[in-house]
Amino acid sequence: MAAPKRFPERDEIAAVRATTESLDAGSELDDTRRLAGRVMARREMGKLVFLDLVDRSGRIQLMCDTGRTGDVDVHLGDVVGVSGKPAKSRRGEPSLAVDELELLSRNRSSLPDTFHGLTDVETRYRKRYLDLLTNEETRDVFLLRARIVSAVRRYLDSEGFVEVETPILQPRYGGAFALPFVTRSSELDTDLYLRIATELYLKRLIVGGLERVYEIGKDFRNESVSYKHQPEFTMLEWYEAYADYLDTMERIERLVEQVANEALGTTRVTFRGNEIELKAPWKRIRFIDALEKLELWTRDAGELRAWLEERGVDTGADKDWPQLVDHAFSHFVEPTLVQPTIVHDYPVELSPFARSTNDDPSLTERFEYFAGGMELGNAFTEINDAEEQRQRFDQQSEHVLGERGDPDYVEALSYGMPPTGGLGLGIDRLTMLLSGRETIRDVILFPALRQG
RNA sequence: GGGCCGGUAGCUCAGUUGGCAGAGCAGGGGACUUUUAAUCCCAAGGUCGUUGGUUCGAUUCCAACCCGGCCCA
Repeated sequence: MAAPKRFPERDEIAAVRATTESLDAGSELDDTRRLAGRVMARREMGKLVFLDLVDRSGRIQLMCDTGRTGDVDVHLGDVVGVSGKPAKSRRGEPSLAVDELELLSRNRSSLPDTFHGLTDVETRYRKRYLDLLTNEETRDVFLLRARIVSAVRRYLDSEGFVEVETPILQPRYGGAFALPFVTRSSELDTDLYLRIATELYLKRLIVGGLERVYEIGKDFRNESVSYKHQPEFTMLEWYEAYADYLDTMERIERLVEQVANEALGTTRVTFRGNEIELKAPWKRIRFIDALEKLELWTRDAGELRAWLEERGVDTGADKDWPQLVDHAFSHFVEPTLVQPTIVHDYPVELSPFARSTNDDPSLTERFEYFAGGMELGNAFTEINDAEEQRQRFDQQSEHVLGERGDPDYVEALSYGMPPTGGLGLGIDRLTMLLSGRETIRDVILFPALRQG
């Protein structure tokens, strides 16, 4: 007979488990409940069979008296639906005393070791379903990630932001420095790039009068893979008309604090062995001061290169001052930013989309924010003057990965964009921080790997 | 891209100073009505990452390559 196609009126295992709390060992409630899930352990005692049933909410023991249920033709890994009475075994284990057991789906493969779980890192990534099946911690991480993303949306929605979707396939890539993936549209007969950022499209929407917009989506960067980099990753970007980078600093502090509280129930997390307090306000430091403290601030490329080499840094790949100063910052400052820290007022050379500060045209109203020694995101008071934006594109370092400007974007700005504060937040890295997972591959369901 | 480490049964792992490849769990058969990684008995399960080389003989030694991890760039 074919297996049932549905199993209605199902309770969650955690809820049924809770109803057994007050029971004495060896007793049983007169209340029929229905559960479904996967059988993750089987202990057979002749005519009495114990199964462990797992669903998304938890685990419970099934007591199958074959006098009540008939033969228990169930293998490890089978998906079953049962009805029975909440009970406690003689040893006091919360259980369901099963009256009826239905096989919903047969497991035809051997389950990974249910005691150790699946531990082989490569297999965990390649066959994530087995990782989820056997490792409760893995399920917890991805359920947490889902709560994080929905808490981010809830915050922005409640603040009047509009969620939008902009192109992933773009005729020009921009909004960041990165090597893109290239693809081709046969119908349009044109090369297209997978976006490296949503920035330039979202700001067109600010020009269009949407005032507060955000997008949560995948960006693609054809670059190195590491514990904090994946070629495909999830980014939040928001743009807020009539706000500047100071407003944006306050907003990101509030967002992270609120998301942590809603998704995790606390703002204290442990990451790479450090206790981190995410509650607002965060530490703030100027970019220059951060480097000056380490005696690494200079505008002279030769001098900076010499200082870095003295400290054992290989600057061979750094072709000009912007690359050197970026190297200095990411090598010596970033790893020390364990508690949440806003670093602000970046040199104009590193910041093609940020407006200058009022008192120093060589600096911009830009900040990056860090926690756990890791950059979480980047934000600025957006350039809203078309002519200024055109000049910035022209001044951009010739060594930077990225296109030389975007005339269509400049044209959009020429129609006038309100003063705007914009921000990007790496959702994967935020999830790493809140889950305590130390590698980005552990918070991405199917991380990119070579073909096996 | 460089350095180090790893890849043996479906899973978790052992092992071979070069001589027919091992365990536990899972899967198959059987016993058992209160188990908790249940227990017990029986049978089965392998391209030892791949390709070459050395050797009478290679999973083991050597080389190249593939895949992964950690560190560095």
